[in-house]
Amino acid sequence: MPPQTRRMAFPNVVIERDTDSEESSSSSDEEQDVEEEDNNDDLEAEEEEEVENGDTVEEVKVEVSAAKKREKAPITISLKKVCKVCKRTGHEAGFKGATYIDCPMKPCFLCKTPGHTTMTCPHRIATEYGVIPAPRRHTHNSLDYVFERQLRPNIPAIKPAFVIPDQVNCAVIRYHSRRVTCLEFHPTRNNILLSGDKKGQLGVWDYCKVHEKIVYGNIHGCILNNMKFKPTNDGTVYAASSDGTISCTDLETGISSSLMNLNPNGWQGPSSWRMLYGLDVNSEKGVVLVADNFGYLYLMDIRSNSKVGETILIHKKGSKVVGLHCNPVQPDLLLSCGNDHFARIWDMRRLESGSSLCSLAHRRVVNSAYFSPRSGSKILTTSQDNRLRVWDSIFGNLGSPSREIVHSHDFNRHLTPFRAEWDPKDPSESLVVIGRYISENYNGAALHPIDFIDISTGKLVAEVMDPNITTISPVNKLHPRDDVLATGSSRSIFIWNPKEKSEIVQQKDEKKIVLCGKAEKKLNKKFDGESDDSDDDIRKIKGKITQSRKAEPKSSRCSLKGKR
DNA sequence: AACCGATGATACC
DNA sequence: TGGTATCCCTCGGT
Repeated sequence: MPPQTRRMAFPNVVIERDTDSEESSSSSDEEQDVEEEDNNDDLEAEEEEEVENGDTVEEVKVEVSAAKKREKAPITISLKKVCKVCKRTGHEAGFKGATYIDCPMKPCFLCKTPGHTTMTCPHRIATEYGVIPAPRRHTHNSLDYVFERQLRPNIPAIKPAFVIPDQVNCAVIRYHSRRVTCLEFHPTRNNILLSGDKKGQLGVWDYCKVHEKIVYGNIHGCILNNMKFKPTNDGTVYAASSDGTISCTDLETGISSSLMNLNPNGWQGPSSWRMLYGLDVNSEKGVVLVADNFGYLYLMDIRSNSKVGETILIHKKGSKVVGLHCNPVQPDLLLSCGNDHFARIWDMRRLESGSSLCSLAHRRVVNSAYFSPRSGSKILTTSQDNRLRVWDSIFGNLGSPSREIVHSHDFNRHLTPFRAEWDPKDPSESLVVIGRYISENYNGAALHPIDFIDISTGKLVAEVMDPNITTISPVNKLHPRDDVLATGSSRSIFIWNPKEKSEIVQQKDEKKIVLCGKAEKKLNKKFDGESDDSDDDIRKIKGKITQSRKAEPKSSRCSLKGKR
């Protein structure tokens, strides 16, 4: 039966929109509605669905009058504004301009505690509030003291001033065709940045010669999860991918060989397809370590490209091992983390299932776990429970973290998981960078800053943002020697310098923003005839980008006492 | 401007 | 233990 015929026979429908004045007692109405809907016949139910499809923001309620049994009786439909999160009336969640209003019925989006929203969250207002102080327990044994004495001289007592790269110096907009998943600075060539993406492509970019950028597309079939340079040849990089292979790529030629393929028989269904996530290189032992989505660790010999030892279950069977990190000082120590909510410390000399030296419990998935870059004696983890965890000494009591720092870095399946990264230049091993999930209203623009946190206190040292970065920046890396921050935000890559330095660079050749692929074509089309938009005419293009934005803060900012 | 879709962790059965 | 509904400040496309 065609719908028109049905509608013809249907009683008159009166649509009633509620005004801004909200009815406070809607619960009794709702109950009534439900009862009545239950009594409705099929036709009425279908009609309701049709109207709902036409407007998803406003919930449709069908109120049938007492005389509804007669087919031609009038029906009143009221379109009441409901919260898109909890579907209740009386409030609305979502953006009001550039400010996001949380649903009050849900736990706080930042700290996950019920009873308040992000707006009133104590962790947002006082940035140190979420820090749980380190319990001062003394459970060292004599061996610990020996180790600690060896390591302690590396850590100066006085913290130097932090240098924050807070100005975008250059960028490639839409560098990748899918979102960026990882970044890696070249270990010796200062201006070379490597980037991996969700498609499995590998970018090589000389950000001082902004236009010298390459994307190698034939290395992996899907997500490039982690990469690391070969210690004996810094023109070569290893990468672990969800296609189940480890690649070894020459950066000059892009020629890649496969060290390992966990899916030699191709796709046999999701229950058997193995993906590689965690990857690190242990140069002392000459092995590449990788871990898969079923909880297993694999070791490959660098020289022979052959597998070393047995495959070892290091996390809960069937769970993803997302991170591996070798201790920079003690080559025998390995740190792993994964979806079983644990980070684990292992002794490389005795790698067996269940033989971890320590299991660090988390409340949610652990996105990353890193030893500190200089002494290797601290541990920093990023967990999906919106908390950074710090263990001040691996030789101390590891039963509970020294500090938990509440920070917005929620999991979202459409985003690369956030990972807090150490500043390798900070001798005090306390400066850490991590992107922020929740936005802040900056002069009418909702921007997601990148946070610098002092993990020894939990303080937010700086939040940096740029009006050209409107997307969340989950991937960040600090340069091993220079005061440079690299950011992967969606498909774009940004290079930041400290303000003073940026200005010197920019005086010479202005801020360089390069557009790639469709972004470039689109912009050229939009402003066709105005100029030829050659690659060198970056300033004009940049101007056009900012012109085409609705709301725009005046310049990129770095505030020292922002909210988190 | 309003959809659409991709597709990860998790709670619950 | 496995299948599925739900989560719901994404992003880029049409």
